[in-house]
Amino acid sequence: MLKISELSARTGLSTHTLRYYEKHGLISASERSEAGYRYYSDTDVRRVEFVRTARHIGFSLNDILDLLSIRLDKSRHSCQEVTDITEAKLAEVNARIAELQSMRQTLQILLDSCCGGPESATHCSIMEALEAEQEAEVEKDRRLGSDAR
Amino acid sequence: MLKISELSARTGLSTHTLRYYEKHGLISASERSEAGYRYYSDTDVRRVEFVRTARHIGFSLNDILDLLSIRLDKSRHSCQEVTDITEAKLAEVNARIAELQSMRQTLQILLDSCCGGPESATHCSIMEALEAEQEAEVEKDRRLGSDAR
DNA sequence: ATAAACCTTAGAGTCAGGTCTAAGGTCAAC
DNA sequence: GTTGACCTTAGACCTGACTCTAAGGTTTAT
Ligand SMILES: [Zn+2]
Ligand SMILES: [Zn+2]
Ligand SMILES: [Zn+2]
Ligand SMILES: [Zn+2]
Repeated sequence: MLKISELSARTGLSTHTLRYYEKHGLISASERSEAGYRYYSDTDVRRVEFVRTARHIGFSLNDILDLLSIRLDKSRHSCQEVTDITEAKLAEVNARIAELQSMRQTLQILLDSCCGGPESATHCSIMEALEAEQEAEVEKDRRLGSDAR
Repeated sequence: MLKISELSARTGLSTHTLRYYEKHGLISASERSEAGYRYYSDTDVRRVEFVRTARHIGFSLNDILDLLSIRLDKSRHSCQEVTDITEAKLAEVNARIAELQSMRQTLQILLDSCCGGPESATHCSIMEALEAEQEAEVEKDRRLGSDAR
């Protein structure tokens, strides 16, 4: 049986975070001392490590709640339920990557258009692009060949 | 001179957001009626549109504060200051993309390993990977050939 | 003159995932 | 038998960018 600070040392999660996870139903300590001290069994520890691993991969705490309820009784759940959660996460990640790649493209075009030199920004094409209505997007489309889409 | 709801209609930013931007020093109305109603001049409108365009590209409100102070007196600022901000943003975006791509890779490996079928999750390799200490990462490294890095 | 549609402010709430504090109780070692 | 390290709780605070509410004041059209 580990005390919370020992579990913290072992998992790398702060005691604050462990209590936070408990409050949100992700983990628990199977025993408490008379004074209320949390004591974690091996089973508790494995659950915490499951949460930490899932969190590290990028699952949200809500995703992890779903995964944990499957974990609690695997025989009553299917592989498909697991892949559904995983695929939903992958779709989120892909959507976010696409947004960021669009941002990157725009930023790169802006950088390519600016001299970046030490002289006055009165002629700066980045500033001009930000002034102009949707100009950056238009320029981006032109460069990428929007009609090839 | 536009009233706030007219500016809202024109820019697509809510009146709440416009007031929020004002409170944070991004924009302002150059006139107020006796009762305190905001009235926006063409110059004000262009500033709001600048903010909206920069926001749309992905700059944070703090980035935009910096860009606005350059915009206010371009002759006292250089192209380099502008590219510094833009490059910093690009670096942030690239870092975030790298994180997400790592997540994507892990999720894809998990999905590849699981049958995704309707039978019991007792044998589910995704669940196993989440149970096992760092196993997913190890598997990922193996597949990608970590020694080739 | 009155109703609808607008405007004002300060301040609270939202999301996620923590992070920290205050005020106090407990336990081990010396 | 007391120091110091640990533990407990409820609840406040943080980031960022909004979003909304309450309670009231103004404008415009009829
Ligand atoms: Zn230049
Ligand atoms: Zn420039
Ligand atoms: Zn299966
Ligand atoms: Zn499976």
